[in-house]
Amino acid sequence: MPELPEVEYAAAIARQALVGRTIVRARALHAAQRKRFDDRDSATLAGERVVGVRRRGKHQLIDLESGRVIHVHFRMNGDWVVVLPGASVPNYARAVFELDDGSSVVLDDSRALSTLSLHAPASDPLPSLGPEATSPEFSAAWLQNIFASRRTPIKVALLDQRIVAGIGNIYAAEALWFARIDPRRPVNRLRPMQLTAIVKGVRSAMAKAIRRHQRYYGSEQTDGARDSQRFNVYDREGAPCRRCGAPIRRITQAGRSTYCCRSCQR
DNA sequence: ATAGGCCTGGAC
DNA sequence: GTCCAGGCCTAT
Repeated sequence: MPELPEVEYAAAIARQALVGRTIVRARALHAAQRKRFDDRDSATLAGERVVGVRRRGKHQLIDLESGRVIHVHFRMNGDWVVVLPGASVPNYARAVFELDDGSSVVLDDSRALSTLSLHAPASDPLPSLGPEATSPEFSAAWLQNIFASRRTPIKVALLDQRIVAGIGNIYAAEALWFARIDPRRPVNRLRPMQLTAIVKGVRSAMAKAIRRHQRYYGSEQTDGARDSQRFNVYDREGAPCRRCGAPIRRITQAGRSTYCCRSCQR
């Protein structure tokens, strides 16, 4: 489940399981992951201790005692599963880190689009990324600066990780619903007050998702009633807008679905 | 700006 | 079967 809130939650799980532990054996299982993380990489990880797990946008960096770094990106479906001794491995295990306490941290990804790669000390495997969507640096002033010379639709801009890091297709749509902004609006035609509303909308969407993860932390139970309220527009085509009752529409932008209310998002 | 590719599963 | 999928890269 891979936008900022989900990756944050996953990274916390990985951090708890990995930090301070020594890797006994690592291996990528699926051809798609083995392309960038081959058996030579895996072999060098035996005996390495993990000293930290960081998240930046939707990326995760696993810091090793040697200074090397494992870079992980979940793409569409990746997630971590911690497998305790004797427990069964998930169906879609694509990579496994076996640890010195007998547990394993497994990259679980049905579509196998996730990537992981090993990097030398002092190298920076991250692409160019904008400020974190949850940080104060992500502000109306920042958006005004970079939007002045562009005319891409605002929804497409929010998905550009060089502009702001961590927003994906769901929360881009949710944020613009909160902000009451039409996702097709060219960014250079947004007024300062609207930029402020967009920043607030992004923060609302992120905060709501993070609260949801906190609520579910440690419990296998899911609250069906709350789950149905999880999104205001995403995947709700035809359903009534929770603000004005008009039907939620689905449109396509940059090859991806955008959900919005054409009545109260202007 | 748009389409296609990477992968596989689920909904219809 | 067909279409769609929470991401991102490359080619046209």
